[in-house]
Amino acid sequence: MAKEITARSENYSQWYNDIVRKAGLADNSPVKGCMIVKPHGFAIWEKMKAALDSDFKRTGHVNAYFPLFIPKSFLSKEAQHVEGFAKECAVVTHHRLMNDVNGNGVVVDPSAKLEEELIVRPTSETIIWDTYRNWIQSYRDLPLLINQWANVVRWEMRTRAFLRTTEFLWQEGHTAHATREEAVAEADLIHEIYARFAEDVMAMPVIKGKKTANERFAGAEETLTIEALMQDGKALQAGTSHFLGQNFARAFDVKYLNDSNKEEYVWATSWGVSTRLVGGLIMTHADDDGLILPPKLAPIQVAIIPIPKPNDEIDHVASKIKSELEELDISVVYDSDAKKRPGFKFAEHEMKGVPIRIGIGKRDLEQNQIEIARRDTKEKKLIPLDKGVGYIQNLLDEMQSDIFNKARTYRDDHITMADNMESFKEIIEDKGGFVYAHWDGTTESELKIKELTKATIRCIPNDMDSDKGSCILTGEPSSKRVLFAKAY
RNA sequence: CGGGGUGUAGCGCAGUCCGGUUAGCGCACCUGCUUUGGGAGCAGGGGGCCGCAGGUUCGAAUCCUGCCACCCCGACCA
Repeated sequence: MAKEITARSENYSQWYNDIVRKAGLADNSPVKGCMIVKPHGFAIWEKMKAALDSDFKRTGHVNAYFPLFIPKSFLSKEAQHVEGFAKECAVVTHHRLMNDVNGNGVVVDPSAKLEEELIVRPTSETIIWDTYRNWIQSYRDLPLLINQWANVVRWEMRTRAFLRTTEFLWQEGHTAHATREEAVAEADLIHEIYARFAEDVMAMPVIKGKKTANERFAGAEETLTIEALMQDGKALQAGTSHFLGQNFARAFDVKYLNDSNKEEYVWATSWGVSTRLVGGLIMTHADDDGLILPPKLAPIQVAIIPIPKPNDEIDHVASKIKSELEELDISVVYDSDAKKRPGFKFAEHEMKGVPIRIGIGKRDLEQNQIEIARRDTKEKKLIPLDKGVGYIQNLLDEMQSDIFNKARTYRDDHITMADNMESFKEIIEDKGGFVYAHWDGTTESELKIKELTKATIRCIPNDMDSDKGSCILTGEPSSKRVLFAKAY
């Protein structure tokens, strides 16, 4: 089984689904578009959560939890917000079932209709700002820096495991500040945390920038984004941080008294990353043999495999290595299942993306050595027994940066400049990837380019030098290139 | 909602055009023996409302009618 993972050139989406299934990350759920996250997939998400959560806490944020259900009327309080989400909301209309009088099983009890329908949260700004009204009275209550780990539901038309599921897990931060400057700084801070997390932990290179007005979060004044490039040449929006201005404070009437006893609206941010990152991880690193996990996110970093099967001597050596590695906070599994053959275990751990495999066999032990194989390059080395632990410790660090560098090289090789519509179109269609091009700054041009090429403006990059040119569509002057790509 | 496609065992599929014993293959599963340094071999075994409902026929997975479901490509989107 499992040998038939298809080449990704043929059909990327099929290849992706194969990896998800064969690496044991997720299953389809009986409800279309939802996803059953399997233990391995969830363990990766938990590693992500732990890393992000410690960053949030380090920067003064605390966790809380707000309700899954939002009264329908809340959604309509911020005009742009409702427009952005209304089309994809699950709505609860009743609270009771009953047996059908005609014996057709269970039906909705019409007498249990809710007076006001409830929305299953697509995001929590509304219910949180409704709450903040009561929590915030004075400048002494600010800043309020709250995050929640939660599930949300967006009834998308087309779904894809991890990348776009009907229900997904995420964290959403919602902060309130006394001044515009403070809120802007908060949005920047989180933007930076996301970018560092993506690059240092996920080994996924990203481009930081601002969204255009058209791509901005519903209700935001500014949306900051990190954009990653997947192996099929499409971009993935990996995390966004929004400066909300005073929009939600006004909509939910959240005011505070400043230190001169004057009433003012508070300034807000919101920000989130989701299980979509697991999809990004797959599409950044996986190869035809399965998942490749950066060591920092691998639930199991080292798998020890007895060859051909466990015996007293191998058990002894394995458990010694295991405990030495565990003392260094390296997670290890000794795969001592005697019913499976070594070749099967090799393939299985490779599919799951375990970074390092140790093979221990009689032949090795006679020469006082072990075989150490790395998942990313498939390279195998025989290492003296007493050097194994140190070697592995170094190798994990080396792999973390090698995996990042490989992804970055791929990304950089797929960044192209385009100076006119013709070459822009050609690059987007043939080569894919990121394309830097001039744009006149209008939503009309942005939409027209999308219509013509399917490419969207991923962001207005932060670290792009000004470079005078003219819009590839209209020829109007432009002072800076923006980042285009086809996107997930 | 438009355009294409597919429904046969847990998964992947053949068989359907041209109707004919008991519906087949690979993987997975169970039992036994032999194996074990890259997804073991052999033997035996279990598992099917052939998507659903009608119809044609001596006989339907196969032909006809209707329905349903799912997948892919668009519109939508983290």
